[in-house]
Amino acid sequence: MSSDILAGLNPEQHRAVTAPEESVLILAGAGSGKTRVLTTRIAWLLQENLASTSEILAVTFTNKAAKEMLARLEGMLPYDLRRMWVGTFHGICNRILRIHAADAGLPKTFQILDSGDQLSLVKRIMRTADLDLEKNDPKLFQNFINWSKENGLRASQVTVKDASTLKIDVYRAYENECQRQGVVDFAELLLRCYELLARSELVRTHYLKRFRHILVDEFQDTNVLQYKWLKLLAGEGLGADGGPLNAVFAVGDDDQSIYAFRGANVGNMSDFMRDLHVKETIKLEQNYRSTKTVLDAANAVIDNNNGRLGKNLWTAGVKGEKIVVRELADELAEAASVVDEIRRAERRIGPDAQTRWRRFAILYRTNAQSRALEAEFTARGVPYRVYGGLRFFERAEVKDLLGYLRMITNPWDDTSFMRVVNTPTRGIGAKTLEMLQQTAAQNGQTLWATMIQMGDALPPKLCVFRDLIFSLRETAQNMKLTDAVSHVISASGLQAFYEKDQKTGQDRIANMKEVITAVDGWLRSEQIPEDWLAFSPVNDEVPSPMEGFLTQATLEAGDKNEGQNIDAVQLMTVHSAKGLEFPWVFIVGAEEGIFPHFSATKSVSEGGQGGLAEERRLMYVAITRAKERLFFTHCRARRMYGQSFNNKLSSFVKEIPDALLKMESESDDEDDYDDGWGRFSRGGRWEGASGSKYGSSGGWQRQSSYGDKSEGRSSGSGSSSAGYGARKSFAGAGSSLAAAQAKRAEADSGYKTGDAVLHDVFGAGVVKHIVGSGDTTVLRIAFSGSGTKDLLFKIAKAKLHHA
DNA sequence: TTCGGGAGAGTTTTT
DNA sequence: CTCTCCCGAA
Repeated sequence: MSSDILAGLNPEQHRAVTAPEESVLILAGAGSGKTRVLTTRIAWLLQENLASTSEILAVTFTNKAAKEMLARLEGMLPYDLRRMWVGTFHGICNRILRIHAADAGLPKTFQILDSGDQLSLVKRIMRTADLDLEKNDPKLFQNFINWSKENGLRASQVTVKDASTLKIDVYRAYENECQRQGVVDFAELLLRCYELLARSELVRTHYLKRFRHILVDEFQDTNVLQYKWLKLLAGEGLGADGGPLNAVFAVGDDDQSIYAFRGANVGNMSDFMRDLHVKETIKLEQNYRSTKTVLDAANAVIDNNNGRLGKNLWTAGVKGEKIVVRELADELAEAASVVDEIRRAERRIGPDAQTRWRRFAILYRTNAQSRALEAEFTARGVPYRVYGGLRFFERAEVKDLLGYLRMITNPWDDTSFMRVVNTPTRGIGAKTLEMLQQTAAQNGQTLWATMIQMGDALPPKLCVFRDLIFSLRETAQNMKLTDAVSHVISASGLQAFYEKDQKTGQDRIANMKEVITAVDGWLRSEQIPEDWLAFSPVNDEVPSPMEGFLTQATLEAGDKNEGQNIDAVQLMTVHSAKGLEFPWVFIVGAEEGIFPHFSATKSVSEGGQGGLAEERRLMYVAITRAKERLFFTHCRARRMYGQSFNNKLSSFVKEIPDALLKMESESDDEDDYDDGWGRFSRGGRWEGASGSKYGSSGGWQRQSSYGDKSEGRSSGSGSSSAGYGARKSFAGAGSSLAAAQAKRAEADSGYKTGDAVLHDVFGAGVVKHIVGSGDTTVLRIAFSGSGTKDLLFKIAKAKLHHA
């Protein structure tokens, strides 16, 4: 019976999965089957009847990880898993707080502030207190508040030693204000839940009895508060021999701790062993992902860190090819060389439809580095996808809509009030609002409450707003939620407001409509936990779908994984690459000052443990993403912030044994290769197929500016930002051929070099170059007002006209 | 209310 | 170099 789920596990994995029902620490190296062990452990507990589904709590950091775990379990077991709690720390805490809102001192309609909302609230409080926001950076105050909460400290508990009295005062005012408005920030979810469990024996006992098995993923990323919360749920000291009552199965890798900068405390791993009486730690050291060469490199680098728990990855796999370290002239040549390498490899591998481009990943230390790469990918017609950026529920128009929905649920939420009171514009200016805010501050009331109390004294324009909210509330109450949202989109005036916007209006309205789809999805999946019914038998106490949806929108903020399946080269920061793997990995900017980042190398006092060790772990994460091939690139000169830097090769690369490396610099690069797209020459310069079109003189890539992103990328409602550059279809070199191709491109587009044009967005301009053909024609246009841009004709044509 | 200029900053990121 | 933020003018 259990044999099938245990089949194929190596001895250590088997030992971890079938460990006794006590607290264990699993040290799981990169690519050692961590997620598999975690899910199989749960499956095993259920199959062996050691636990029922309701006795299991599985905690992760990201929604993605939670979803993956649940999906895998559903594939493994024929059980109904609805009684099992699988979620993020924040999601689980939210769930508990919703069930016990009254006990936790929260209104049942409490709303969650995201980081942006939190910052605006902090700013508003600081302005009310007449603080100079120039001298006092609100972001620092926000960080201080979050730092305090993540360390379990209320304003009353922070000592002057930790912060200025000013900061503590603002923190206190912020606490009061959140309480008055019935809103909580992310850190508050955890702190409030922790305090609830600590204070209320009734609540604590319920969950202590319930969750006999707690499983934690990425344990090395837990902060102080999360760890305290876990210990409380584990029933630290309540079990036999002073051990915990419940069993905590913690999986982590100290070498992959890369979030100390946001409060993660690796020390939790050793504290855990002591506090929860862990008898043994199980190390998963067999790597199933990378070649021996890649693994040896990773081990060599991480070996330079002190105070590791100790672990050495090994593989039974092949040795694999050497790691290429390539020196380039500058970041443009770097981008060109990467794209070039990818094109050649892609050609060798052949057009395997599914993973033709997806097998390649480019990892960088900072987001700014994606620029040159994106320009090159666009110009070369290679499909790519950049991770990161705005998520769906963070878009302005979506937040506007959510603001109205939140006003319906909880009108005392000042942040939402301020967001929508004059969006769309209804003539409520700064002066009116200042008056309202002042009155509110004097009376210690929320804006909404103040407005209601003012009655006839309320300025007429605010009356309009007040009545609008009242009417929306009333109408929404008698409607299905999806209809209510639809109604709000039009009745709020948002639709009309955005319809006036020529450029982005239609996209924005489409995004708002997409919210209706999201609500529909939510209604289908929503379920009320049985704990809710146990504690709140009164029907009235059950959460409204609206609250549930708004909560989910804030906690999940939209799926960044959307579009993950498109076949495109993946561009992302090393941080976002954690947990992923790719056949081919390029680590660009392997330079001293970039990776390791200069800010990590300077001060040791700031990060506590010294920033360099974390940078090294970051490099360890980067290297271990590669399955087959790994490339480092570095530049002799790199332009950043408008200056040129001459960085040395990253010291981390120097920590890799020479035997594993193949060093290449452009002067070594004897045999030029030409794939028909141009060549990578001794000079390190990219020389275009024609020798002039994309030559170093043209600066084709350099000119491709930010503005063309919106043109070049699909602008769907999702958060994925896929880019398909011009896919040129011609091959071969030679200037006469190139000239012929240029002609053909001109014929395809109906424009020719020198034409004066008018673009709906960028205004007047002159066509400078045309390349490609058919769907893949790219026009370079010098706009008089917006600079020079490279536009994919297929997309730009709707907005482009002859002048 | 919106636009434009000027100043300042400029790792990494989930919830 | 570019983006963001804030302030002042139309």
